Amino acid sequence: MGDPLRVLPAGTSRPDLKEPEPRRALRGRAADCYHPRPGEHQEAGSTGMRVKRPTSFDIAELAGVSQSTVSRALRNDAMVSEDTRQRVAQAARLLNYKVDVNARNLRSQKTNTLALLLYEDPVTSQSLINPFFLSMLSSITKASARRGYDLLISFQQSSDDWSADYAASKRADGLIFLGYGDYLRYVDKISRLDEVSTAFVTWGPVVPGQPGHFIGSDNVHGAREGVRHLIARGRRRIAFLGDISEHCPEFRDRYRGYVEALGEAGLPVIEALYADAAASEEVGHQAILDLIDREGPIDAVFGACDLLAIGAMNGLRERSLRVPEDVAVVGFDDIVAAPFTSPPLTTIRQDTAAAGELLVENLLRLIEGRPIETTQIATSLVVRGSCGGR
Amino acid sequence: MGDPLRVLPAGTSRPDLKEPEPRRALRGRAADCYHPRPGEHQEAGSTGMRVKRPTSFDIAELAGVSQSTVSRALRNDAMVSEDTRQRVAQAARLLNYKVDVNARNLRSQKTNTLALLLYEDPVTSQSLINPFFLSMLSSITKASARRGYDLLISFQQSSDDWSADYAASKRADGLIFLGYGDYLRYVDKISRLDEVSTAFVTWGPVVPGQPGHFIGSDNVHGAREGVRHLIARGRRRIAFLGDISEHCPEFRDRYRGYVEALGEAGLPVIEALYADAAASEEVGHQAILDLIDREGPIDAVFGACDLLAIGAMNGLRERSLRVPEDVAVVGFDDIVAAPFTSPPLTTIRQDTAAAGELLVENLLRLIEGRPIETTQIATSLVVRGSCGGR
DNA sequence: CACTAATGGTGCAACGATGCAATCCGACCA
DNA sequence: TGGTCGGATTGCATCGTTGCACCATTAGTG
Repeated sequence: MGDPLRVLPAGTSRPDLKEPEPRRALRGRAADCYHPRPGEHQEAGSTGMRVKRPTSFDIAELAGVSQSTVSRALRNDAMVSEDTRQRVAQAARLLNYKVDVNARNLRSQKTNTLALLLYEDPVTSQSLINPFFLSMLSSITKASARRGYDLLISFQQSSDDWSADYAASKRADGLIFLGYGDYLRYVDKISRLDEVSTAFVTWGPVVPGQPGHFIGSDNVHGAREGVRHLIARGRRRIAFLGDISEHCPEFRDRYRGYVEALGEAGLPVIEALYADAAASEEVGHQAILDLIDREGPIDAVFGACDLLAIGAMNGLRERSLRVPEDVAVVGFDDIVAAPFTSPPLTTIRQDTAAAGELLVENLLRLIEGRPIETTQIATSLVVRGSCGGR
Repeated sequence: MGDPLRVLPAGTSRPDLKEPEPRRALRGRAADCYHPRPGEHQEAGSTGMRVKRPTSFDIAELAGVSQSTVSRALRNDAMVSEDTRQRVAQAARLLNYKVDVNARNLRSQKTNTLALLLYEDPVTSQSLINPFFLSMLSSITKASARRGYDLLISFQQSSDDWSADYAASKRADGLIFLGYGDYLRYVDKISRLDEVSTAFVTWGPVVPGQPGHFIGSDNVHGAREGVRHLIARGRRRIAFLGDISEHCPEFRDRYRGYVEALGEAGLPVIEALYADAAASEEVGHQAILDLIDREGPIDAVFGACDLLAIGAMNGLRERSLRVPEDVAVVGFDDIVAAPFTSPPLTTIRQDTAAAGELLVENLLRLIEGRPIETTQIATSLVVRGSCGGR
């Protein structure tokens, strides 16, 4: 292999020999890039003949540099002169070159992808009925896009068990868990995840004694503020709608806020004014009917989420109770529809944009080994018509 | 580095050296699988020391077969004896082996991933305000999961231009376009896509003269049925709410259905009863107020989507008009909230489950080069309270 | 003027699977 | 007994990048 070099006379001819196909020896295929290779299957898919995609070799050849340099130039690595970078960029544009992410991922052991795992409500088997999650989904998508990460989305059926596989098979660099529903099973999976030492974050309140990084709104504070507002407007018999079982720790925290606000004001917590209710309009509707029929008049409702509050408003209307004159209503979330109910819904707003941002930010911190700083999102009271003015 | 070999006497010791680790020569790393390699960075991420993942080599060694056989066994390829398959499966389980999808994708030139591209409303810069799309998203996710495909999701900002890159960089095998909004720009992108010969499907009515595979509901038929229903209930002055510009060909088709139904019944199409309205509750609300104030009494509203119909109902209530006694209302979509409005909304149901299924099915057909058969989803009238009973 | 240092670039070996040609091994048949 | 047939398996090249060790050139320094 060293032979030709040794045989040649010292001077002129060496550069000549190399000139015509300097890089061919490397892999012996740089040249046949624009027409399909002879032996290969020339057509694939429905579209008939498909031209071979250019690789970094082709760019290298066209730009007159080595393939490694192409790689570094396109990734804006250091150690490439501006001139070369330009030439490479232009060659890439010319051939319409796009890196093969699979090759890149394989080599770099990084996917630049996050996986969003959405838990499905085991009862309704509907996921994301709650528009709140839609907001979250949207903001998470944007947050990860902004950081140059792709987002894989997966609705987890409660039966399957492959949440960890996304990371294990190197499909994603990190995982985001999102969803109400079967919280316990979900926590169970998370703990298994931890064994695999996979980066992940979870939307929801901290579950004590569980591993993992929880990020959520300040539910206690938010609910307290909402109930305070009702009390300040003179309401005394305030119903609470929402499932506060262990399945739904967020609602549980909101109930704590409700209790605290009552306590502050020296009002009793009347057990009977609590109604267990899963997060849906329908359930809220029914729950408030039952509660009224059972317990008699109330003058306010605090819904653990907007859907429940909206359902309650519909139920109240059915009993010819006026909102807010007879019964004031406050919700939680500030879903997109909240301003458009009639009357418009007063609610505790969760800042989904900030939440998505923080989930992604913290996940990336975990991935990169940087420390996490914030884990809580502030809520804010949004006063509209349903709570009895201003 | 070669030194030790050269120093050895010729005879006995060399074969000895080779025997104990027959596969080591192949890549020289099968053995050091369970502890991190000496020179390598032993910790990554926040979790500290990370153990090297097992590869198919390790499985091969443990199962006593070749690496190729492992691959075939795990993919349930033919030509593997049941016995070997078992051994391999067990070895894989034992080492907690997971294929590296990047390696697989690179080699097989297939990603087993679909990309869902959602268009963002350029006006509100909110995506997916409409719960209808949420339903679609959910069903698409499920449909692709059912077929073993992952789903990459991306909200396309109207400014960027990289829709095609998902396929071009081999991130996804096919593309699904979904979204209202900037339909024209979107079609423009699609045509560019076609040049790249990428498999893709689009949710929406066929745009004549445009390439691509459009899949959608039978909007004309659905709307016609809805309006017929109103006419059959004695309504005559029926308003139409919805933007029928070229941006929104779906609404345009629904308007056609509206016109046809009126025509069938010998009723005039009163231009003034049409109100241009983008798909949102707020807009529907305002539009109906304007229309009533301008044109006087009407006895029915056909909303081009449920959000518009719901907005209209709220507006009517504001003017103290009763639904359905004074004004009957029919929507289009059957979003999750439709049964819970008051009164419950009569609407034309789009079968999102079937739609998601068909989008994915047809996309896979394109990818695999099989012919497409169906492209339309049937709609159905769902009668509830808002249209004046049964 | 030999000497580092810094800069820009090259060449090769991974990364971890899959596809294909080659081989091996009974069994079956003449 | 030799031939051949087909199922099961092996070996190796390959996919298109990136990381790393190394080289060449120029500038700066004692």
